[in-house]
Amino acid sequence: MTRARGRAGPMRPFERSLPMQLMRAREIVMARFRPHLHAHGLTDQQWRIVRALNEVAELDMMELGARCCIHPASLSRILPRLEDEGLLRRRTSREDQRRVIVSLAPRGRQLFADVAPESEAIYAAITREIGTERLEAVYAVLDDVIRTLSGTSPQREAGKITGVPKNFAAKRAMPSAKRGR
Amino acid sequence: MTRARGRAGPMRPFERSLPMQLMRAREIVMARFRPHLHAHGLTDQQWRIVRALNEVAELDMMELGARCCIHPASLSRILPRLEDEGLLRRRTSREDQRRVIVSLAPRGRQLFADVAPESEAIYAAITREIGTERLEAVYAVLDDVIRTLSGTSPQREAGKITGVPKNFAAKRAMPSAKRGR
DNA sequence: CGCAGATGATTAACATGTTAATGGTCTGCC
DNA sequence: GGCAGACCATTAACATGTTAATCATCTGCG
Repeated sequence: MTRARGRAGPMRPFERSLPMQLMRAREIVMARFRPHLHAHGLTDQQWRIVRALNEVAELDMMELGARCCIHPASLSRILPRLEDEGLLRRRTSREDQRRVIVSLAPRGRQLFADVAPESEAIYAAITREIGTERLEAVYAVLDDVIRTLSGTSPQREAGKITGVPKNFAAKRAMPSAKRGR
Repeated sequence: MTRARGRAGPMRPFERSLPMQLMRAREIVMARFRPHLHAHGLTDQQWRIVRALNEVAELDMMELGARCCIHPASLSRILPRLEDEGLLRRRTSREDQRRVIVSLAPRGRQLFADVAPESEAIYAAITREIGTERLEAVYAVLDDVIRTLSGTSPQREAGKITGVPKNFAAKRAMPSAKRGR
């Protein structure tokens, strides 16, 4: 490598990129779960949805998207498929006809019951490797980052999940200069 | 919420999922950069590639993929476009005709020069908000996770990047039970 | 030398991420 | 009551993630 390490360069080296490190960490962790999920025909996202729904009776799409970090547009494609497979049910809210309420169907509960144990086992293995204390440190640090960067102003009103779907603030990237495509 | 907090439930609540927290953190951080990148017509990935290439004279695809955390298959689609736009050049390695060597074209260097300053400014703002010390703690913790979970055996030989592309270990998810699609 | 197996890039096929546009529904306000 | 603007879900269009298959090249070994 042609570049020294310290705080010298005009731009910190690529390796010291926070998004990159977060991505690497996530990929390495997910690598432990993916084979298991795929063995059950589930993508990461589908499992997040099943898992989120399993914790409650039902959820509207906005909440589901917020909890799973899945964009509404993506949900609109994923949910119909899962419904066709009999894993979940969708209905329109009576009070607000715009909203779609989603709930896990028996078959979805069963799938969760089938997948969860091994999933927990994998998580337990990861906990063993990293160590409970250090893992707690990881959560603390991540919560910290999330809390600090969530909206310049304090958000987090009652019940609101902080994670925020994809880019609820990034929006409006400007039609902009497309480098002449 | 119908579930208590402690270590009680049959499965830890969704919020305490390491991959989820890593994803949330990453999304929140990226949200700060995306508008800027999009204003220059760049996707996250394209910027990672430009940035990685700017640090060196040239790289073969494998290395580039490893450093940017982009799957070779994705690179095969992204690179031709960037080449068409005159941002980079590709050539076949003389020593090994299988390998493709990529390097930044003048126009790519210029793009980097245009984008980097504001990008660094955004990073500086994030550093201010989180605080230098806490940010160092974040890196330390993430490096720790990455190192610990990188292959059960210690990797990280000379020069090797640890991050590992997408799933270099997750592979072979079994053709498997597709839930009868 | 020559071949079998390993390796690197590409491509295809499908799933999701991302943005913008569309259409139905609701809400506040006149 | 009725309308304008906000809100939610869906869809389209494009970019990327992900896996498997394919093709070319290379390497080790007989």
